[in-house]
Amino acid sequence: MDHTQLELKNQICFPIYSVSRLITKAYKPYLAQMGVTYPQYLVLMVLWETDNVSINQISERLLLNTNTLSPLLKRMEKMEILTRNRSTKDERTVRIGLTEKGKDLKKLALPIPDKLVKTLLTENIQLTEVLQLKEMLNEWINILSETNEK
Amino acid sequence: MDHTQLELKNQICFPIYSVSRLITKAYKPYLAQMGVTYPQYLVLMVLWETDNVSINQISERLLLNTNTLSPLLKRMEKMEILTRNRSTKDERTVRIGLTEKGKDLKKLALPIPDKLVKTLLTENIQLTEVLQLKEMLNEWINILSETNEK
DNA sequence: TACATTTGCATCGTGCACGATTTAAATGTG
DNA sequence: CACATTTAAATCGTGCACGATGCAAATGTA
Repeated sequence: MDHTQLELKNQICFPIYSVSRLITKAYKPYLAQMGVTYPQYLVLMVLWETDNVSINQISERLLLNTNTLSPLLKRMEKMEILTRNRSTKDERTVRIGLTEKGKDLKKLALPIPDKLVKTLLTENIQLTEVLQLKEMLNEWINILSETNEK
Repeated sequence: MDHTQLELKNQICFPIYSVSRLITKAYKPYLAQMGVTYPQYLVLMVLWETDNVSINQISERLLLNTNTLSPLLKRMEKMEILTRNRSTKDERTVRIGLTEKGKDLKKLALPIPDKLVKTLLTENIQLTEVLQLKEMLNEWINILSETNEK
């Protein structure tokens, strides 16, 4: 029986898993200046686009469950990056809003994407290829977030 | 100033991060039959290729630090998938070897890659594209694992 | 041989991820 | 209105990841 597909070098999932971790690590020095982690940075990107959203809305955009986000948002509240307020209309929902500090962090974040892209683009990897990769990954997100639904 | 690069949809790192998590989730039902997690499955793939290796060697192949692997391997030892033995030649190194149970798990693993690939290949995503993606990711692994070194 | 340095692994603390369960508010239905 | 169902978050337990630190064995060097 053929076992080559079980070899690490023939896997597609392992490189994705490794690159994901390595990218998070590459972000670390930049994010450390802002005092946030990579998942917290993702939350900030959501809020910089649309402030005052429910936890559910953040959950949908980042594909993270509320049991991941709840404690994460509490930590960010403690850091005075954002506020958590029960909605008066619907007492079940919690609205997340940026503080001034949270809004100001955007200035520090602005140069980050460029720096990361500079690291990832080489003479062997062109921007067009990266954009194509993004397309593929987004399609996979659609496929996988459907198949993962119960 | 241009803020579009901070929008989530323009990020390349976020799709990688999401797809990595979603793939791990997609593996879960298959790996559950083997009683292992995705990182444990990666360790098994290393050992199925080369049995009786040091923790360092596993660390190098999976790009995972020993402080991640040590407790993980202890859990796998408790599950009687592998054994941990201090080398007599060099008392510092711990050699990891598969038990019969660990070797047998390979039979259960053989059909898994095919199933995952079937999920990921659609009319919009061809195998050649996936292979190209893998090339790019492997290049990034080289770049990032260097830049991450101190 | 003394002693500094390196190496391989373990331990500790923090922060995700996520399945499972719980709680309370909102909504649907007879 | 009574009551079942749904929904939004929170809580709990387990397992990664990883920076920092610790430690003992091995190695290098005077």
